[in-house]
Amino acid sequence: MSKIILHVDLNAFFAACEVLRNPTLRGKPLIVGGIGRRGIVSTASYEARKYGIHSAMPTYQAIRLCPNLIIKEPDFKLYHHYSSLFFNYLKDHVSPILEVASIDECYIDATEVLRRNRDPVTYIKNLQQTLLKEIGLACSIGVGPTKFLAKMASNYRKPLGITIYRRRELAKTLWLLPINEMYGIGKATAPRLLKLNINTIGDLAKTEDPAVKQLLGKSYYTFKDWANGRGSDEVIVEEEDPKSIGNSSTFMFDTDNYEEISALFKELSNQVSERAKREGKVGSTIQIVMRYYTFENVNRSITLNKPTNNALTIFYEAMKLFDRNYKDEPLRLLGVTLQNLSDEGSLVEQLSLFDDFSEKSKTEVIRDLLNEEYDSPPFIRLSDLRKD
DNA sequence: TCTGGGGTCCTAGGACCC
DNA sequence: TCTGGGGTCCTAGGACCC
Repeated sequence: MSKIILHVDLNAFFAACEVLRNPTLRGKPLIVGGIGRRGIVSTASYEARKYGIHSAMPTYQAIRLCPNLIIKEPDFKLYHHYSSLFFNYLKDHVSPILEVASIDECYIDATEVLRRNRDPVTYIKNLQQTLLKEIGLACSIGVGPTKFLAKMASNYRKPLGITIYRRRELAKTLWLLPINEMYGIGKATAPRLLKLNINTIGDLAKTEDPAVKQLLGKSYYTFKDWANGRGSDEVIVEEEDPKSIGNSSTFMFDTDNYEEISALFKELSNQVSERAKREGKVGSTIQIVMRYYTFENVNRSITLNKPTNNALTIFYEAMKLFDRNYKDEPLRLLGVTLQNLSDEGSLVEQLSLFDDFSEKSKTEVIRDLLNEEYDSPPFIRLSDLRKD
């Protein structure tokens, strides 16, 4: 028996939150995004979209399109607040079988509610209207037998759309869409599929071309399943447990200045450390990313013997990675990420080493543990970290 | 004045172990 | 009489999504 999955997607969410905080913004062209010279649009209100403004567009371009554009810098505390209200409302009023997909979208297994409802479409329309009235947020709702179909359906009509994708109707609905609109197919893969004569989702659903299989690798089967209505229908209720914690920042102007670069690494390391501590996480791998002025990205990482969330340890390792790998060219962006996360509490378990049959004395074990950790690293002078 | 910042997942090669 | 075949971990790069 098929399930009934809903995908609920908030429309222009960040902009909508700004309007809720300040109702005088309603009906005006508004964006949430960076204000600096390298800022980009994160979310545009529907009024701003009429000017041709869209997300990922440089802010200065948006202003050129609409000189009286209102610009707000992102406030994630505000967005998380409304996001929680939204999820909790759905858990309480539709079903607790809810999977958070991102800050502004989720899947719900609504099989039960809708099966015993005589008029499911009206139920969903009412849900949409109630969310708008009670919380003040507009959403699009997609309905389908799998998560993929529900996701594609919610995307079909915005804002305030309701779309249903039924398996038996795919040939005259989903399959007609261009291949670049398929979830999981981005700007690198779409052109390559077009070259192989895969122009629509239907083409992909039906193809047996080995060249397509070669191009998509393991994902070939996943995508074909999705397109044929055979994808996953498991809505996974779980606490979000981050797999990595990272911060990155773009310089106002590209730079090769060592003081500027190390100062940013220091700041990023502090941010990562603070977030990891707040989440109660430690990580054993420290990764840096260097984006050069050419947009070339270089990642370097190191795995330590012992996980950490100590700011100085992260900074020290980040600088070592940088020194070993930097080619003396202007940088655009730097990033620091902590990976291979585990719970901070599990650090304590390492003390159970004492209970084991170690031939080392306790003092030796303790000494080794201390040596592996940089919790009191050597004092670092910038000059010590320089290559020459 | 082109192009943010937060992530996840996949691939592929090499080291290392048995 | 050239050098098997796994499994796992680490590292680097890239695609994709919101």
